[in-house]
Amino acid sequence: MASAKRDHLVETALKLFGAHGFHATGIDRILAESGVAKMTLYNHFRSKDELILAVLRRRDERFRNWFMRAVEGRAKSPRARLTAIFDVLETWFSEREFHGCLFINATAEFCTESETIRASCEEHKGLMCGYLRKLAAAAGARDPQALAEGINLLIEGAIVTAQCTGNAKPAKQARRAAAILIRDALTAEKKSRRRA
Amino acid sequence: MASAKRDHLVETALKLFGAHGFHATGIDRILAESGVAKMTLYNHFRSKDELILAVLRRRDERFRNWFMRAVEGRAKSPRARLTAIFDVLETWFSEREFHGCLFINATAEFCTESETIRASCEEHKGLMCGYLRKLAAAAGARDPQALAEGINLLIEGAIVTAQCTGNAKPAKQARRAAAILIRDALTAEKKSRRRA
DNA sequence: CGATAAATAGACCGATCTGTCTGTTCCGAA
DNA sequence: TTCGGAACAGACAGATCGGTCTATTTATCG
Repeated sequence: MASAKRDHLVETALKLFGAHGFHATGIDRILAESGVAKMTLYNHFRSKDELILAVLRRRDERFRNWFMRAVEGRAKSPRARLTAIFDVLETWFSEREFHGCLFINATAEFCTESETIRASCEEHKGLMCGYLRKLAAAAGARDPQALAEGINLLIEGAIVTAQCTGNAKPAKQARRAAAILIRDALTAEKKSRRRA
Repeated sequence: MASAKRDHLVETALKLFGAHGFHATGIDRILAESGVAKMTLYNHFRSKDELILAVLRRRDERFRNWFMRAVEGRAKSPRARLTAIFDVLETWFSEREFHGCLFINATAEFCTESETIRASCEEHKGLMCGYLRKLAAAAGARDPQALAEGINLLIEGAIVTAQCTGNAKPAKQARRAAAILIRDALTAEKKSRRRA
């Protein structure tokens, strides 16, 4: 099932889809780059769309794994980990091969066209947000869900802004904003929020 | 110069590029939908890329205009306007024809391929952020630049999350987070931020 | 060794892509 | 009324798209 050829195809497609987009990357280019025969591809995948789904599945698994390990390697306490998230983002944005979030890009290209691809993107985002909620709860946030949602929006915003401007500064901007949200969510006064 | 045919082409392309993406929308489809002859298109635009640039220019102008008017129509004080931003976003996300931010989508498809298109997207984002900075300064924020950046990230994050999940809730999430940032930025204590 | 499955190269298909070209029609202004 | 520019329809070019098919080679394993 997990053929080496299949693996290599997914890996090559992952790189090319990320760098050039999905529609702009033809099957022939993936085959040329990977050195695999066309029939081998269509033996493993029914269509280009199915290859795309396999790529998204692999990316989801790998990215979440890398991200959580990186965050947890940088800080021990849940609260420190919440801000470490943005240091991890900064190193991601600084990679030479950074091309934004593959799921955001896929959503941009397929939101109307392919329901299954859109659902795959939504699932990835949901899993990421779930991790944030876990961290927020462990940190003792007053409203873990709300804090996770706020941090999630900052993350997504930082990703697209970094992609658009081509530099890693949005990670620092997001960290600063996140610090304010975190401090607010962790203040001892559990009663209803102060009106300003 | 501003031919009616040219106008109609840009308008039709704007609609189709937004709904289906740039690569996925062929020239022929734009021509069929607009009822314009091919030679008329290539009389007004050198290439598809040039049409895309014209579409982005029009979208930038129209969107910023609509956005600022909507914000300023909803609230009078600069501070109230900062939060009204997210009510405006919510109505945008709720439109039946909402397909995310055209510039984010263009970045996803052309970031590597076309430097001019990427620059056009960066310019739009810069102008939007400039408007936020103006509002933040007028509201008396301690650090208008920082507040504008934070709000900007929340906006971008809300846009992509709304597009991905297909509902308008991220606008409410972003408003809640923004309220915390705004309150923090407007607190009287001007001295260095409290450690928690 | 021999059998079987997997991978190979590459021709081929019809559709579609961007962009060019021709020849005709329309319409407004001199 | 005549003239000129703009828009028209649509054929056409050359490339590329996703996908199919055949015939051959390679590798694995009893």
